[in-house]
Amino acid sequence: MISTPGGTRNDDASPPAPVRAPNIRDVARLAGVSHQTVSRVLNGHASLRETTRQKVVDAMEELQFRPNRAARALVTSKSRTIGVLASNSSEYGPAASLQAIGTAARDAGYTLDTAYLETSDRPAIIDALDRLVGHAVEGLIILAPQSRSLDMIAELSITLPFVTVHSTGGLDDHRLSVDQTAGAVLATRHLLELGHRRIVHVAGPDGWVETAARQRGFQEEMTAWGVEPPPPVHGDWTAESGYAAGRRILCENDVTAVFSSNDQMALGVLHACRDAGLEVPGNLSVVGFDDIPEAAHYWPPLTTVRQDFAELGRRCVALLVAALAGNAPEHPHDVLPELVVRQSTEPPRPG
Amino acid sequence: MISTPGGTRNDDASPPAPVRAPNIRDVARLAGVSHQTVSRVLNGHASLRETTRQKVVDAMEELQFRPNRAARALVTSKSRTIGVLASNSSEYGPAASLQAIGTAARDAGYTLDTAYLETSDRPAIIDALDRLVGHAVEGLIILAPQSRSLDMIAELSITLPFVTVHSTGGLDDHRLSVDQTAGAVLATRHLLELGHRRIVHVAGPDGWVETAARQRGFQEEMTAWGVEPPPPVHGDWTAESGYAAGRRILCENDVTAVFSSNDQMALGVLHACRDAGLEVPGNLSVVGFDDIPEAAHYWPPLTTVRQDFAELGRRCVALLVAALAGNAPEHPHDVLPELVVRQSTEPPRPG
DNA sequence: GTGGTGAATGTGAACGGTAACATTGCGGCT
DNA sequence: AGCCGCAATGTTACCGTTCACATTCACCAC
Repeated sequence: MISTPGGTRNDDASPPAPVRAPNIRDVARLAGVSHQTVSRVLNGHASLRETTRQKVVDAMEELQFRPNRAARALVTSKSRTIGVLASNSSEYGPAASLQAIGTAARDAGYTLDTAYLETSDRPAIIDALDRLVGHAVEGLIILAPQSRSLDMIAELSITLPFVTVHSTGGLDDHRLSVDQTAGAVLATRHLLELGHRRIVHVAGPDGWVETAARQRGFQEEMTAWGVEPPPPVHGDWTAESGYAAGRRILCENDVTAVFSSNDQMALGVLHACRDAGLEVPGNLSVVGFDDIPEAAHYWPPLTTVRQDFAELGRRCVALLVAALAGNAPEHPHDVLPELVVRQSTEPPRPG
Repeated sequence: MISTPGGTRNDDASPPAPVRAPNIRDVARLAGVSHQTVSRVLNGHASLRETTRQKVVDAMEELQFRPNRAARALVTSKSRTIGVLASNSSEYGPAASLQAIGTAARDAGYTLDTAYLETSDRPAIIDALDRLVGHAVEGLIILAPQSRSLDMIAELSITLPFVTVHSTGGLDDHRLSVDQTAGAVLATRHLLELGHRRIVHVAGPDGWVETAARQRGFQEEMTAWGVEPPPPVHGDWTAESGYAAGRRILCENDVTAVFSSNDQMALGVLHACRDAGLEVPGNLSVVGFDDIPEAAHYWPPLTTVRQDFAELGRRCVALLVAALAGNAPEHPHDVLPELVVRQSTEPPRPG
């Protein structure tokens, strides 16, 4: 005896139903088509009768169907994910870039997988990169500006396309940035043009790409004007370290201007000046870097170099996405920094 | 004629080999076990002879095997991902929390999927939540402090476990925060104890949970001291808006103190004072909120209320992970804010 | 020895999509 | 009429992992 297919049906009193999310076959059944047709609708295939497409769309709507990313990722072996190696600072700049990257990535149909670097030592970087690779990201954006990160990428022989937000001014396909060196030149030239010669540079910590680039810009421009650049005083980007640097600098009483590698440290320098009873810009001119939103409200409002962090983030994504799509990466031109003159600089007092 | 199975072998000159990443069957073959045994090693199954385990581990090592997340997610229908709804501000607070969340999530074996809210209107929130749900996140952390976000969650009938970083002071299982109201009370009381009575509150924008909570704390404490609280002046968290608020406030010349809902706006108020030729704290006392790292270097160093953003982020993750593991969420106790007295406050001048 | 027990391991079938190839139907050309 | 070609759709296999269940084996009690 041959039983009819699908014998028992348990129409009523069915067991508690495991409530599975609908898949393309459920949609197909409801729409009266094959699951492949549903897949074609999903992927915008060309050869589809409009009536069919509509039936499928309606069925999707009715079932509240959502395609399963994991299944798609499994079969295509594409994660549609971009990995970001981020430094663990809560500074304005990185935060602004990160956010812009997140938004741009989303608009391009990518998801971000962000690894925050707790420390910037070797194992931490390796660990973070390893995790990102393990998550099968399709490309990398290096927001962590430690020069080491780049070395690690090379060392781990990571073959993924990647973009770094920071550059030394020399561009290659992988690097994109506000030209930090040019920005530093701008700031330094501004002070030189005002007549300052005894200028000290408060630099960021060693090992950061920005630190090196801005330092170089300072030194180059000083040298170009025939002024011997004094050794930089290093901080760690915080206002606190800028304050410490300021105290140290003010001991040498012939300094007339300071170029700080970021705005927060400049704020610390301003603070140190007040402690020492010095006026800015009367006794000392100060230039910052970044133009964070607060800089205009410091006392005095800070002359600084503006960076467009958001634009930078967006460009990174554009560059990487182009690379992922196999497009020849159009050689990115730098985002240009801009000097914003406020009230913390003026010509040095005679004498 | 029946050919022998696997006839042609193309030993040499084989086609370019699609270089597939090794999977558990490759590992199994090399280790001389079944793929299931490899899976068991991967998942730390108990019944495994140590020698077998070692063989498998060696094989994994040799092949540089990495388990495929998508395949695992597909079959387990667990993404091991936490969704974060973040506001699009580059402020210190959210950035610090976000980073702590990212680190804590990683330590707990979860990945973050962050949706940055470009605007805080309805469609944007719905869109962001929709995307996170579509990405099959297992739980949500709401870093976007708009009250609306919570309404949207309810409205979309999202059944995912979620935690919000912001609270109105009243705790439920979902909310965790520095007690903003208590912080505002602290700040207000400090001014009242110094003898101030004409105190204006510079509040954040409407629709933010923090705005409401801090405003309430201010009003409650003022009322408790028998002082009628004047209507708040609203800003948008930026120093610029604090500056505008300051100018407006200083028109009413009998105000002796300002409590600003965050440090950046307080900075703007300080700026407005200088423009008006007023001294802080001589003519006006100013209290901020957050204690961002720069606050100690403002002029004058700002009295403010400290929030531990990182701790907050960590707790969020702990709470959510516990919920995901099915553990009874231990009722979170609030992170307590702390008054940091610096030099921007003093008793009002007599008269 | 026979059967039971549990540890250690293997087998086959999912999971939800996409790719490759097969099939159908229809209009135009010869 | 017969055939071709293409648009529209269907069929089947496969991606890499886990799950449920089956099998093997050693050991022990009877």
